[in-house]
Amino acid sequence: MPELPEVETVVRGLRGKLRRRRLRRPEIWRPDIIESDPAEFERLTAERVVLDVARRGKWILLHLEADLTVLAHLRMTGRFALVEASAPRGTHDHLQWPLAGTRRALRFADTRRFGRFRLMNTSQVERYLADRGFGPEPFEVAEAEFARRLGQGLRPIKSALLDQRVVSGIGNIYADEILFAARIDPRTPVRRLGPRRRHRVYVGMREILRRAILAEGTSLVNFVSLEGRRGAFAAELAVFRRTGQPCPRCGTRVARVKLAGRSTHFCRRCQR
DNA sequence: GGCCGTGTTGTTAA
DNA sequence: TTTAACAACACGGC
Repeated sequence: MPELPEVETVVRGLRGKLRRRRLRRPEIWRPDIIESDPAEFERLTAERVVLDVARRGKWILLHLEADLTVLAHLRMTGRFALVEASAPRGTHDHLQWPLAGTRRALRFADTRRFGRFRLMNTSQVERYLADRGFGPEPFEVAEAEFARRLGQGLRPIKSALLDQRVVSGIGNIYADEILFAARIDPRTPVRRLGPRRRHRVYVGMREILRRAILAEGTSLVNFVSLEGRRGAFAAELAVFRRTGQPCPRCGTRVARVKLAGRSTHFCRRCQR
């Protein structure tokens, strides 16, 4: 569920609540969600001050003292909340850090348990991501670079947008919305996209993501911000999960197909 | 009760 | 090299 706009919403919430606060020793109820050594994770994050909270694609970065950074990925159903540290552990609560000087704790819950944590030196984060081919931020990449990174292959443009090595942060919802904004059929092989249509994808990407961040993301089933608010972008969706409903531009019924194993929504008339 | 689908990503196979 | 399939897991809906 959480893509770049939802993660950005969470990060902004966390930044306001955590910056300059000290984490107590974490209570790790499900060590298997920690990809680095859990014992070390527990020991090294204990009693550290949070310097800042940042985002890279869909990754959340908790920058701590002593050149330490916690990388957190929500995957599909992960969520953070600030709760009373003594509140009973829910079925899907997997870890928490009590906060020094308060009764509260930063708690992580995840029904499907796909979410992951990892601790590393702050100075190694960019290297770690780069080694995995992680692409640039949509708001930082230059247009020419973006157009080049889409490549010349046969794969559909939607698959390229979902590929975090092209740009980081786009998932199924925003890929569909971006291609509607760009008026391009999601099945179009990238090699058939010339400069004009690549330009439209670039503009659409920035426009949709900007508006979605402004709306604090999209909530269809799960997503809530740190304050428990649902994202308002659900009301602005043009095609996603609107199969059979009229296209906002021309009134044609929104079509749904399977692409790269994912539900894909588009207007057959507006998107070519 | 069983099957299908779900917004992510890493690994494996083709 | 590139891309498709699948697994990780839990739940709701039919």
